[in-house]
Amino acid sequence: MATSSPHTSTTGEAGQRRRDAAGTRQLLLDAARRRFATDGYTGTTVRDIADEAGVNVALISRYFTSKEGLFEACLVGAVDELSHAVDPDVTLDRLPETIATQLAGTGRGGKPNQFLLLLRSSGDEQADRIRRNTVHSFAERLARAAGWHPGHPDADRLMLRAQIALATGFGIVLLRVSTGLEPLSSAGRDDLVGPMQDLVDGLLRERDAR
Amino acid sequence: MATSSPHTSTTGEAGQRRRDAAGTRQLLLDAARRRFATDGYTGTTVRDIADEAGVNVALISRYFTSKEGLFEACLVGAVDELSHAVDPDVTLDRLPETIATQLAGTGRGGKPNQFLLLLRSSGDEQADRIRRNTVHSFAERLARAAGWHPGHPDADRLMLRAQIALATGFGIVLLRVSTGLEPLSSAGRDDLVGPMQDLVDGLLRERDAR
DNA sequence: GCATGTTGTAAACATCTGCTGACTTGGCGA
DNA sequence: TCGCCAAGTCAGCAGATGTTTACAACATGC
Repeated sequence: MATSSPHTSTTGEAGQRRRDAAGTRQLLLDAARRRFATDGYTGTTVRDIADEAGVNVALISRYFTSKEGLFEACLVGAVDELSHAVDPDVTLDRLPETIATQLAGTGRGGKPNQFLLLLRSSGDEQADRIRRNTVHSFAERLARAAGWHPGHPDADRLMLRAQIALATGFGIVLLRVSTGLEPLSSAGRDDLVGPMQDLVDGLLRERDAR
Repeated sequence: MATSSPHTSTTGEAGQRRRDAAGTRQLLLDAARRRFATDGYTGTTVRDIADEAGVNVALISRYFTSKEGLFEACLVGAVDELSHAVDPDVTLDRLPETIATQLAGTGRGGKPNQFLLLLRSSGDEQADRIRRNTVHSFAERLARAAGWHPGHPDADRLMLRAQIALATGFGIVLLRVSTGLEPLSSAGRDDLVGPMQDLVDGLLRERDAR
């Protein structure tokens, strides 16, 4: 969120400039990220996005070349935000609360839905590469917290488990937005920390390897 | 595509009747389930489905009224199959292998992708209700295995954990088809059983509650 | 053989969708 | 004040998409 709460601009509001390229560009980005995350790429039309942003459709092509260009811009924006939101060198001890914190706020239209963008494919090759790389990078962070490193004797086993833990995160976000499953959908950070603690302990905590 | 499989009926094959309503209906159902699961509802066109089934587009409307009708038919079919595939009264001990078995075979186009149908929304109210109910039912099976029952003192806590376990399953399937993340995507039943064992133990095994 | 209902085909329809090009409007410096 | 250019609007095109309609091919009962 760049400014205070830049959404809902239909026409000239109080401190809003009426013609602001960077501003409307951001409006489009915000609306698109919400839409793409909830409805997927093909489920979202450029007119939907423009309407939600309160902006003319043609400006999408002007600022982002195409719908795919806009999607890719959304993706890199979300990736950037998410990357900064989670410590690349998390420890196993702090992992549960980190995951819980990221997942919370996903009641209906929270920011963490941006995680969903990583699961939404546009069919575009370049965007898909970004998606894949990002997911891979997150899995590696989890694995590293569990003691994984490139030459680890049990590297594959650890990485698999880290990816399963990551899958849990994605699954939770997805269930929350796709079905309104309770009590999962209403669970807040504090409700999630406990289960996540036990999940991390069971899945990633090192014991005598099997 | 589908060379080995029994589909691809274009004209009179060996034991294939040339005009078989029930047969082409099934061809459409199979093709649609594959497509809807992998590409989502809006990402799939009726012409895609018809082509993959080797059948004329108009027959979709004839046999299923509409695209949404076809989607709903796919959903009830998948729900029926999946419901029969997993024991409603699983024990906690057998849960890990059950989950692993269901998840395996999801390399690229396996049957378990049908799980994905439960996460694909068509926007149709009735279809969404089916999805929600089915997911809820599966969560309840997991919860029951963990000792949950309607009047349990810690009912919510247990149900939340069961739903998180279910989310893990969905997340794994999704990561496998959406990103080709390795080693998760190539992991077979035997690779998954171990992690699932530890996950179930950590997440659902009863201890002194908290 | 012929009439009849079923199965499959082809074309067209109305609408939606992404995108473009010509145009208008607003802000700003000279 | 005026001219200029960026920012925004509008209408429309070309193709895709879900659906319908009219028609042909086939199988079956008489």
